[in-house]
Amino acid sequence: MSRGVAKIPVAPRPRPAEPAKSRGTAMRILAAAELLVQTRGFNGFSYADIAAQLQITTAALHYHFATKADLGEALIADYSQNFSKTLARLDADHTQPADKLVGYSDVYLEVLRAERMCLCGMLAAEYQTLPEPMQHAVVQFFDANETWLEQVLEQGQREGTLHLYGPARDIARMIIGGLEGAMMVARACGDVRRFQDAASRLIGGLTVARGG
Amino acid sequence: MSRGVAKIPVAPRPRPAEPAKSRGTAMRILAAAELLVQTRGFNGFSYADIAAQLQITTAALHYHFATKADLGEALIADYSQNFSKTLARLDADHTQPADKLVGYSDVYLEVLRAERMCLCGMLAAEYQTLPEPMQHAVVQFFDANETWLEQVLEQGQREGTLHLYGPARDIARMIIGGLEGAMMVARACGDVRRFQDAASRLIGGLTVARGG
DNA sequence: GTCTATAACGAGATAGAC
DNA sequence: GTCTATCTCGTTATAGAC
Repeated sequence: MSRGVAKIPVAPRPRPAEPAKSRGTAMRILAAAELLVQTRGFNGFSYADIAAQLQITTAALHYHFATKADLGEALIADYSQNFSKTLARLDADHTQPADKLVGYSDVYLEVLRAERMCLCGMLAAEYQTLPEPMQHAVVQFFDANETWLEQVLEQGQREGTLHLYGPARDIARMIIGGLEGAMMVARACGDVRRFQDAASRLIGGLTVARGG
Repeated sequence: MSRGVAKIPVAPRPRPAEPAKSRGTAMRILAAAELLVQTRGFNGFSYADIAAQLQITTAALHYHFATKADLGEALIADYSQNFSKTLARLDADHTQPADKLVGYSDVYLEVLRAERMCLCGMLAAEYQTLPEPMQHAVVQFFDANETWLEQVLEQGQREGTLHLYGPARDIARMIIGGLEGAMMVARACGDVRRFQDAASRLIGGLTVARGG
């Protein structure tokens, strides 16, 4: 980073500093739509909902995302990217696989506490009604999660800090499905504990020393 | 029950034998709608879809189920009733709690193999967009499942055939969420094994003698 | 109990002005 | 980039004939 001198206007760039308004609007749209999908599902909201919240017209929305399918693709891309960053941060913050797993589970817990579902969990339920590019991106999300979990689990097995009572891949699949499903049920029942109980069994059953 | 004599026509009843056609149509509507919810979700189909499949008009649908919300309520009632019967049959068919659990998991597996999701699992995802009576009925479904599982798990613990590494209620919650979520992910990934792997870890981890 | 016809509305999307 | 205006279509629902 440059030093603490006052910002000096740089020479005109090929791509001028992106018109703050435009790029900002696209991001605001994404944020609003993300919330809507995470709470109501992709089939549970319309451009009008976003427009109302952002105080713009639906025509403006179509300027940024020509079709709802395009918006959907952008949403998954954004969400997946953020999730990847989160996984990387978990790797950086924790050395113990058991801690990584708890951190992973806590990510879901925080989403639930924010009264949201996992974006891709919602889309998985609506899978058959989604345009093909969105379907594909949803599967990629789950694959990435499975791969990450598998590596964490195998690390714990190698180091003897996790007791895997089956193949790492199977347990990874159990954890993903378990957290996704428990979130859905917990929200419906209006009871966050329902998620926490399931999650602690899912993860705690793997730790060597304690019962979770 | 009366003995094996040929049925004798009883005196005219207040409610005459329900007009076969009518009742038959209502049932066909329920069956068609059930499939649609289990594959596309409650927000993923319209009366026109059912009408086309049953070769009747949407007006006829409204005769049997005045509003879509009414249809939705009837769907959950029907589904929950069938599920209860299934649980009762599992109790009747198996004495070993471990076998009941495998049977329970197999129910979900068969639904998935039929290329469907759990009706209430789908509705849980769409929860926030559902009319209140449907929301209430969905929660009841999960409560009933949790109660049944809890009893099975406690039975196994008493008899020493199941090893519960935590409170029965927590494990029941893990199993329900786990099966529901794994189903969703497995369908999206087009890979039934994904469900089977998760389910076998979910259930197999509890059996005392074998690893599942 | 099912039909035709239609009301009433909301959805996604586009054209063209500013 | 955002607007107004508009189009087209799908959706739930009703009225009234048969």
